[in-house]
Amino acid sequence: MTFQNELINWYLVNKRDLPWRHTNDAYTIWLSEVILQQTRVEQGLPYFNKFLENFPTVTDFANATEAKVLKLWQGLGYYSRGRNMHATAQNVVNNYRGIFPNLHDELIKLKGIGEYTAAAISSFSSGEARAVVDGNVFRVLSRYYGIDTPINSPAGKKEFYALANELLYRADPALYNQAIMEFGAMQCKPKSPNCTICPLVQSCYAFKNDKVNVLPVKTGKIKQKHRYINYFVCTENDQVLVKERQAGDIWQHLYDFPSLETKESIGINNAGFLEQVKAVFGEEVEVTLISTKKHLLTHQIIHVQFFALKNYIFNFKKQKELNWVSLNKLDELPQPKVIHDFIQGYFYKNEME
DNA sequence: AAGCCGGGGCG
DNA sequence: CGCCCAGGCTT
Repeated sequence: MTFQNELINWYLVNKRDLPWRHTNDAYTIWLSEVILQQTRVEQGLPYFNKFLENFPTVTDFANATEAKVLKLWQGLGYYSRGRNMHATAQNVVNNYRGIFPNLHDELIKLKGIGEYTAAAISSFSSGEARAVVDGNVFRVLSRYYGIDTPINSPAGKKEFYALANELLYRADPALYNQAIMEFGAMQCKPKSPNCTICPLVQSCYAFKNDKVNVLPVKTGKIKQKHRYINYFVCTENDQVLVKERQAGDIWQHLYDFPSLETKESIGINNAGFLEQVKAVFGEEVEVTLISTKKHLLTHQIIHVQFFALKNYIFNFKKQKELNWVSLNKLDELPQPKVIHDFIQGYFYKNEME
């Protein structure tokens, strides 16, 4: 039996029942595909349901505020996906009569849709013959055919795309694309795949040559940078001072608090730090540490400290991104997870118990 | 070509 | 702790 038929047969027996597999609506598939970028199915599934419920059509999506979109996206990470989706929804309403494109060459023009997502939406929605190449496909092809070209190099991308399109089962591209991705996710897993029950084991290069654990090859390693962000929680009656994060850094357009970033770990008894705090909040300011947290991102290790302030003064006019928000509206704002967790524990502790 | 962008799960 | 996840955008 062919490689393609083995995969499809395996898929028909072992596939999970996932909601986006019951439709060929391009908008719905777009929702699922963008949510699932760099995201596990189990993590993305509740977000897919939430978005479809809040935005049944692309017009509903386009008419929402960006803050609403980011609030629904909160906790999922890579927030530019949400902002790009919002822009694309408005683009589709304005320039495509609200009809979501389902052909590769149109899809690839849209913000937030790259080669993978254009192939996925077009094949699943219109049946167009475009091979998907995601992390699963890289892994399956690399192991089965023994390809050690780094998957994160341009040469690797080219090579794997060429092979994937050559292998594409043209009688049913959508079925084959689903099959190879599901096979990668469930059977040919990154860690400890169960090769003894694999239908392709007899012809698998990696298994034959004991290279399952070294394929696929990926070059370079991510350098993580340490950052030390000190947040100041200013409250006034039932109001709290929040800050909208701007472009050029993490968590763009999400909300946190006014802060001072330092080069290294400091405490409030650090003279230089206290000096900086007084420069911003006045000589009379009283600072007390509330809590500390280490927050991990792909490229950054963020050491976060939360401080409560009393007797502070502040020049608001210099900081247009700052706003007072009442506590009962605070949870409507999109927040990074580390901020959301802090707020839940600090302001809404009683409601949690 | 390399860097940047989150958060979670698993060995 | 390191790696990976239905990647894409910017420089």
